[in-house]
Amino acid sequence: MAKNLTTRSEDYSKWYNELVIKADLAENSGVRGCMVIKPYGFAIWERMQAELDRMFKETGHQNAYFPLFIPKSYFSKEASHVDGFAKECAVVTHYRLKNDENGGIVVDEDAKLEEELIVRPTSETIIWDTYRKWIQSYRDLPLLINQWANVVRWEMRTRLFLRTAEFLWQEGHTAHATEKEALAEAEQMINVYADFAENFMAVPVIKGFKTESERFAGALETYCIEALMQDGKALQAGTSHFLGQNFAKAFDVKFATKEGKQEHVWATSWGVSTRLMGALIMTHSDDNGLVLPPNLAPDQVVIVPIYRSDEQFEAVSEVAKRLVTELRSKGVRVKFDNRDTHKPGWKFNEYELKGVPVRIAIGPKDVEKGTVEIARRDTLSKEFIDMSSVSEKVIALLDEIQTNLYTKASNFRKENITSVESYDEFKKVLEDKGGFISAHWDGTPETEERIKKETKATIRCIPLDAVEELGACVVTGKPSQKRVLFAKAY
RNA sequence: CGGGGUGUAGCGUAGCCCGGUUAUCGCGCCACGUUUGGGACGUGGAGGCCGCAGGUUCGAAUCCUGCCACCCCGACCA
Repeated sequence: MAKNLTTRSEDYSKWYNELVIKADLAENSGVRGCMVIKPYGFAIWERMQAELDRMFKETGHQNAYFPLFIPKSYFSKEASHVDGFAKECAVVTHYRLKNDENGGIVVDEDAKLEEELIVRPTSETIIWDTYRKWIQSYRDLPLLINQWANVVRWEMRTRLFLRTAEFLWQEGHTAHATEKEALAEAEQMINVYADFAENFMAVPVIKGFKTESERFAGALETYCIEALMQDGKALQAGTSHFLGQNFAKAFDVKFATKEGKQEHVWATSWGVSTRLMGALIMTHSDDNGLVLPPNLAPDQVVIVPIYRSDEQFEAVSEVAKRLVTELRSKGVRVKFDNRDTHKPGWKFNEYELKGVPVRIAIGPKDVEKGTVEIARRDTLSKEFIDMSSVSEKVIALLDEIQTNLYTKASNFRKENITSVESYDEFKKVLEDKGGFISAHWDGTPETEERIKKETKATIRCIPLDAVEELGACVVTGKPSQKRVLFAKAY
């Protein structure tokens, strides 16, 4: 069989890029650092959106939409926030073009904006400016809003899905009457993300806190979920921030309490992006292409007809269509690929490359014997089963594949979390094995920075479930209460 | 923004060092025929501002200069 991709061991970056492009997910657009998401890739993103949106609504949130452009002055209100984003903002300075003497198009210098507009790198500022108008009383709280949007960050180096100049995401922004409630919200949302990652994407994640230096600009606490990719590098898959009263104070958002006092509200923000697509790809895919977990796959099952004559096609189609109806009635997303422009072998390869979890082939022999051939993407195994038990089998199989993918990824991660007791061991494991390194750290930004400089590894998180354990920092030997997770990261 | 690399048909490429007919090959595309249970085969065909702009030369894909884009490694970051 013709190989679809470079093998992962040859060059992981190249393999990833080829996979994204060949599986028809996305491509470089030719516009600086921006990608085109192709229909198939977008269908997967839409599945993510649908499930996340449902989960947000189940936890009491509503969707809204705020402007793409943010006046520059809004940015000067929260100092640490602007420090975090100033270096990577696209700025709109003019509003008109004109023809020049040579018939070309130039920016009309007369059409300069009085105040520049920033293309949002995130929406905290404009949303908090709006919240000031929306919030007056404790009766207006909590305000639980999510926005699905695109944002732009002028990154130096970009990579399909993982770091593009423009990306799609959702950003939740909530306002609460009390600190406790806001903290609970931030924690709730990191749990929602973890639930989504593990149960829909079949991507095991570690929930934790970011260290001060890795925290979101303007946040008092950043919760995150960290996943481990097949090349041993970590990927931050989602974050949820407790913002304290920083934004409320910067944008003067106050409410009247029951007692009639004026107080600043407490805030959170949380987001996941198209980066999740990168996590999905790098967690499950193999050298035959993408592998999609059934809960997320736009098509869970594809039916490929096999035939020579028109009569055979008719006979096979009839069986296939009945099966489609039956599976759909049971909530299975199924596609019957009746194109006569491609041959079965070609289709088999295409759906393998695209990661469709279950493939059913029906040919004349099957029609005769009352069977179908059923193949699963995760193990690449095939079997013939009786027509009468197909839908039952498919439903069980989808469940099994979902579980299998999670288990596989989870075992891989388990094998790649290494506890180390010394800095030498730390460096050796990082070099030879990669993955997460669980180690004691003295809690200082200086040590964190030193490790980053010397090894390229960063503290991915302080796990929420870290056990209290007295130890000594691997670098300085100073006392430490618990282990943190280090890794090289995307 | 620093260091390295690459730009030749939709994709992948040969040719470049050492300038010289009509720019090589594979995949894909189109037509016809035979095929169709793991990317079919045959025959014929279409498709190129050789990244862009200058320069050197009788002559440039090839040499020189500038620019642009992309990739990899840093710094920055979801």
